[in-house]
Amino acid sequence: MNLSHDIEKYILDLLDGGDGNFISLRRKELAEMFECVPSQINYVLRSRFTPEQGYLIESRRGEHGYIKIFRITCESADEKIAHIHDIIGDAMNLSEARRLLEALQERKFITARERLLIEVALRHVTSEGRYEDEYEIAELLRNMLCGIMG
Amino acid sequence: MNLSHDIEKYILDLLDGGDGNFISLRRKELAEMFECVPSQINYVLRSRFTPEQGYLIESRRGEHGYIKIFRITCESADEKIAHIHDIIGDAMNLSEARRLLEALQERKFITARERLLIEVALRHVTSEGRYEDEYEIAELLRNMLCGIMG
DNA sequence: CATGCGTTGATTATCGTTGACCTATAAAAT
DNA sequence: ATTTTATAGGTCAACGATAATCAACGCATG
Repeated sequence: MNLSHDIEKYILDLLDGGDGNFISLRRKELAEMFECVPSQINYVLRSRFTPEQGYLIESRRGEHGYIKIFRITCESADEKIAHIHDIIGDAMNLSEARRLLEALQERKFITARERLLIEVALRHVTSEGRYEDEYEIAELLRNMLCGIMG
Repeated sequence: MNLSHDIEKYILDLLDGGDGNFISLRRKELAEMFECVPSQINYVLRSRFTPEQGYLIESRRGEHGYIKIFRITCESADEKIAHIHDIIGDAMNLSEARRLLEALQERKFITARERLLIEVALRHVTSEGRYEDEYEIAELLRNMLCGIMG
């Protein structure tokens, strides 16, 4: 399809083939392999391996520099993501959000601590003079849940 | 991997092997052991044995000089919360925040999923035209981390 | 023909290493 | 008691090797 797509596929294959839940890369080497500028790798990571999509990136510069890509979500289930989108919709108020979180914890999809983290984040974006924006609540909730439930 | 990494491992082994929560060393001896410049030791301490990574350094110059490295142990929830307050302070930028989360996961204060949830929340409050507010980042981090430690 | 994704490269920032120079402490000399 | 000396650790800047950022440009798609 295009370069970014190929690099994405290559990284996904590495993740699937590896024995752990992360891989380690040299940005420079990968760029040489795909005959592109190194910053192209950053673009792929920024657009396709975000926390919202279930990935965490760690990197170091200098000699022996590296980029590590962690896959947090075990099963890559598009249906699950679609399901979360369905449940949340594009707007949700705080009470609805809290009920959803309670239900998710009840069904063991999230832990008590994870539920607490999400509630704190929701409280943060709806406090301090900010009005309760049901679209923002839905977006944040979707991003957080999709990230860990994939 | 590299020299700094080897020195780090050596110090960690000493800490694990010792009977207390600290060790004492001579900078010069360690430098001789690793055949490097003494200031290399300072670099390792500055980059890998910081409070956010769970360590405190105490040293003395002159004859009978030494460097002591203390491992911060947070037994109770209250200690954890106080410690987190200390290392976050009242302002933090995004890179610092991410480094902190990496360290906290390494120290088993949070899980990978929890780290991801926090990263998503941080991205949310710093995106979409919002400027990066270091006070808001610190506040959100404190609220989320203290929330689940309590 | 505008919008947004993808591509590129110039510039900036960070990591690990090294060494020159600075400061503090204890013991010895006076 | 004060000064001197030896001995320890601290700070900082420079360097080479990476990686990150940012803005301009290309190109396809609606």
